[in-house]
Formats: sequence, C-alpha cells, structure tokens
Amino acid sequence: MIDPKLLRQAAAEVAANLARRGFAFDADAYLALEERRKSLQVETEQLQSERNTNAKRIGKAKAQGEDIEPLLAAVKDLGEKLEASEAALQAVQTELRDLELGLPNLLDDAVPTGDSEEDNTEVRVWGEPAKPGFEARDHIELGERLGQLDFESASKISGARFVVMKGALARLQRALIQFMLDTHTSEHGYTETYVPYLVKSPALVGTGQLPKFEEDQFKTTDESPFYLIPTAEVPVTNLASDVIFEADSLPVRYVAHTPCFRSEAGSHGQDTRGMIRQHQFEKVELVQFVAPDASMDALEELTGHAEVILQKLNLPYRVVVLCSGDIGFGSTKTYDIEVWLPGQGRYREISSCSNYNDFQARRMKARRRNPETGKPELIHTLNGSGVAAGRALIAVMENYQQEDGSIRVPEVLQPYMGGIEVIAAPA
RNA sequence: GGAGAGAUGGCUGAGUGGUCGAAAGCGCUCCCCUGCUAAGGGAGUAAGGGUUAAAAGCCCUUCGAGGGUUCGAAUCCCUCUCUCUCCGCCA
Repeated sequence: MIDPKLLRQAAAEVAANLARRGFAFDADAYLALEERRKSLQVETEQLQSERNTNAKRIGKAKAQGEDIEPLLAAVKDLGEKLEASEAALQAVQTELRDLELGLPNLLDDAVPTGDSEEDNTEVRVWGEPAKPGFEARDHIELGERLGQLDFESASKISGARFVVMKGALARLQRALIQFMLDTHTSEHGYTETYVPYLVKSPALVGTGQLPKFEEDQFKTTDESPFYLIPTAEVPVTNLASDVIFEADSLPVRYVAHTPCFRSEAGSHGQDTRGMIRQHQFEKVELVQFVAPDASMDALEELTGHAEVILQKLNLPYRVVVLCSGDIGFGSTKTYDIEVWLPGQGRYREISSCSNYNDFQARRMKARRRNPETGKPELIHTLNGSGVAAGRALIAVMENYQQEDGSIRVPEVLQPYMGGIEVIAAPA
C-alpha cells in the first residue's frame, strides 16, 4: 500500500510514477473521495465527542441524584445523527481502502521504463554457456529417457502442469533443496523456518496477492477459508505482521523451503510442456525484514545470496533489472536471475529478488521502534528465490548432461547424493 | 468429534453499566539519595487516526474480531476466531 498521506499530498506525482507501469491512477477521483472522507470524519468525531460529554454529564447527575430527564431529552436525536454519520464515514473509508489496496507500489527511479520482459536491462553475466560437442537435449527428453521424469503419470493423477519424479532425479531435487538451505543458513546468516502451506486471506492481503490476484490462487473450499501458498513469501513475510521489532533486532533473515501452488490462470499455452511452469513446485525462499533506510543495500545482498547458489553449482546466469512493465505489483525494484538452459538455448528466470520497501509492511503493520525517537515506524520487507528448486533441477540436468543422456552430479551436491556421481539409465 | 474454561497494556493480573485507556506488581527510561555491592525515594512508560505546513494542544478509536442493547459497554446479549484443560481419534 502506498502511504495515504503521500496520495493526498502528491497525487499527481504518484499518478505519474504509476503511469510508467501502465497503471492509470485517477488522482482527481481519489482526492474528491478523500475530501469526503475528511469532512465526514470531522463531523463524526464531533458527534462522538458530543455524545461522550453528554454521557458523562448524565452519569454525574445521576450519581448526585439529580433529575436526568431533561438531559436525556437533550440528546434524544444525537444517536440517530451519529449513526448515519458513522455509516457514511465507514462507507467512504472502505471505498478508499479498496482503492488503496488495488494500487501497485511506487517504482524506484532505477527501474527502467518499458512494456515487457524485452525491455529489462541486463546488469551482469556470470559464467559462459557451455558448447557441448553434441546437440543438447532439453530436460523433458533427458528425464523421460532416464525414466525418472514422468509427465504421463502426473497428468493421469492430477492433469496438466504436474510432474512425477523418481529415483536419482527425485533425490537430486531434494539434494538441491538441502544444499540451498545449508548454504543460506551457514554462510548467509538466515534462520531456517518451517511454515504453514495453507493460509487465510489476511495473510495474502498482507503480502499483496489479495484482493487483486484472487484468480491466481488455489483456494481449498468455499467453506474453509484456506488458500494454498503461491510462495513461502506469504507465510514467512507475515511473521512480521502486527509486530513492533525492537530497535536493535533488525535485520531479520529467514529462509524456508516450501512447495508453491499457482493456478497459472492466464498463462494457457505458455510453457505447457515440461517442468518450467507447474501448478506445484518446490522453492527455497529468502525473506528479510530491514530498517527503512537499509532496503536497497539489502536487495543487492539478497540477490548476491541467490547468485552464490548458481555459482557453486557452476550454472551460467545473468541478472536483469525488471522494467516498469514487467515488475511485480508490490515491488519497487526487482532483479531477476536467469539461468542458462542449453535445451532451450536461452536464459530463463530462476530467481526473482524484490524490494517491497514499506508496501507490504504498511498492509500488515510490520514496524520497528525507531532507535532515535523510540516511536514505531514501518519496516521494509524483501524477498527472493534462493532459488526455485524445480527450475534448478532443470538447469542442472541440461547443463550437466552428457552425450549419452546421462547427467553428472555437480560436486557440491554429491555429499547429498550418497556417492552418486552420474545419473544414468539402468543398463 | 464431545465436555468445559478463557482472551485486558512489554509481561503478570484486577476490574460485572458511568469520572476506566484501564488498579496493583514486574520490566523499562529519567531524576534524587547513598562513597562499593545491595537497598530506598520520585516521575514517566500502549497503538492507530483526525485537526495542523509541522509541532504542541485538543479530539476520536481500540480491553481477541464483528454485530446488538443503552444517554453511556472492558463490564450485558448474539455470532465468529483463537488459546487452554479433559475425553475420543490420529501421523
């Protein structure tokens, strides 16, 4: 949520910023609504104040045994007026809040203006795409030849956009997850967390998926109000909701491995084959709670933490800054890390690292005590994949494939693989 | 799933219709006293919002959440959520 004070005081500037996203913010309509809120609130509070003083007066008079009838007569129609005023105020406030919850975050100046992922800017490249002396297979062919990726069974059980993994490949994904968790906890100062995979709607409002992106979420049933998490960002970031952190307790860094569930509404026809875009996938997520002046530095760090994973796996990648047309709803600045996939001959997103500044914090009332003033103030939140495990598996398969279709196990994963160095089809 | 109890400020905990945003204690902050340590005395100490250029001041809201009764609700009524205890079931 954008600071309502800023919306009031600088509506035109906000509109200009959001226009870079292609988002139309009607500043005049907002300000008109805000005017109504103001007059209604002043009026309501005046009536409330009147009610309070009268009630006190009656209480006193009664205690002294005076006749309260005339006092009661005097406040006779106050109640009705107050009720009407309160109802009108609440209606306007609900309208305002709905509007505010629907506004995306303000963009950082460093975000390039653009329409689509075509306009993202590359900031650095690491490693060099390998040129094998044979034609690289994609992960689908590799996995099916090994008999360890089974899309047919998955679709029989659950339909499209699911996979069944078996044997060493299933273990390889688990190894990747373990390796990532261990690296982030022991080398980057994150605390491992285990969190619920089912959450209630306020949690999703807090991180920004609701109310606007309801159709992207899986909901359990209409009766029970649970949603399946689309990312660990949701439960982990909400650990800060309604919390006032002590001045010296930030930054807080959490890492969690969870499955992620996405309806992928609106992405029909995209990446329908293979494991790139699934309804269910595994991800290791990094979340940070930081002081408000520390978030841009933290974003660089956090992105670096994700990069370390790819470096240790020796997977070539590049980092891009998302442009104004591609960046997420709640982010003020996002780096995507794209890993090289030989089977596709291109870079594909494997991590997305975002600074939300106070956007989520305001929604979920995540605050800290300012060390100077002692007063609560909103913190900044960040998150990033560190990294997506399903896509990391694909990347390892395609980058470590050999001509005979076998897959070498990256050195850093071997301790997690019980000595397996090559994954090959049984002879 | 059955039976019962509960939800109050950073914590413990009092408060069953009026001057209660809330006693007391603990904790924390500041001051005073005391030549160590310990102890003692005093003051302060919730959050959000409105008004304001901003602050002060003033006002409003909040005692799990939402609704209701009333001139007036932490206190009475209804619904919901959560927590705890016992029984049953269960990885």
